[in-house]
Amino acid sequence: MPKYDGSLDRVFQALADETRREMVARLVRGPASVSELARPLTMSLPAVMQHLQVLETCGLVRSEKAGRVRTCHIEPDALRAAEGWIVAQRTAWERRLDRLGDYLAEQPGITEDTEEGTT
Amino acid sequence: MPKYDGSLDRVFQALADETRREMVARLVRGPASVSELARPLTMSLPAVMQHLQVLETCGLVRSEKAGRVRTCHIEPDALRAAEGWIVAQRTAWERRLDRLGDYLAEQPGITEDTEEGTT
DNA sequence: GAGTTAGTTAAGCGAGTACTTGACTATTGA
DNA sequence: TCAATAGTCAAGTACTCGCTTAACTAACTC
Repeated sequence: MPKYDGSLDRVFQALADETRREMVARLVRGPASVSELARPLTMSLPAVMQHLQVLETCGLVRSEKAGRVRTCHIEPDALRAAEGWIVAQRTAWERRLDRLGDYLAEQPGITEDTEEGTT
Repeated sequence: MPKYDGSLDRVFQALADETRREMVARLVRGPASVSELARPLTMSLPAVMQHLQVLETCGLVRSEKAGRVRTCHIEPDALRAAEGWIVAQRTAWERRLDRLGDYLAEQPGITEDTEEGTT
């Protein structure tokens, strides 16, 4: 049982929190310890730890402990997975728009978004 | 630091649910009525309505009612906002990797990921 | 070896989610 | 006009989230 999960559910859920987005925005500029991550945040250390745990569980962040300090890095693959899903949807939508445009161009006098509707 | 407004919270939160992702994946291929959206799903209609409401609140979906049927469309801007945030992070990370690569190339004999650490 | 620093664990709490069922309102078509 | 269709509203429930405080452990520092 690996600690990360990588499911899109969890990745998006992780990104749905401003604090956690700030944490990844910080880690994207380089590794940081837990207290470095906590410093700009207005909450208790245990709260930060919990956010960190969410980020680790979904695979966005990895960390290891050396001595008494735990150093955290981002793990860009999880980010790419989320990006990939969104891009797939957006491009599907754009392709459809193109097809619709082509179709309308062939139909003189039509301006409205006349839709099909799959039933 | 919170450069992007709070609606990113809502968009990511909306995408953090498989059912809702299926709904946007369906709408990306063209408009659909509420019951069309509900048909492949294994839950009650009111539940689907609640998901739809989440999608509308965060701006991912728009809908209007004609007669007794409500037709839903995706609204790609919200999708692009989420994509934009992720892309910004990923590219920041890649830029940093490049700089690190350049730096290491100038330091003969270094192979390890020797980090700074913003203490 | 005493105190400080860095992190961890556990319990608890209020708010929010993801559903459900049941009752109800329009619209449409025979 | 009446029944079926399409959607809506309200309330209830079980579960999860984001946070807190308090108590604790494991390095380092002096």
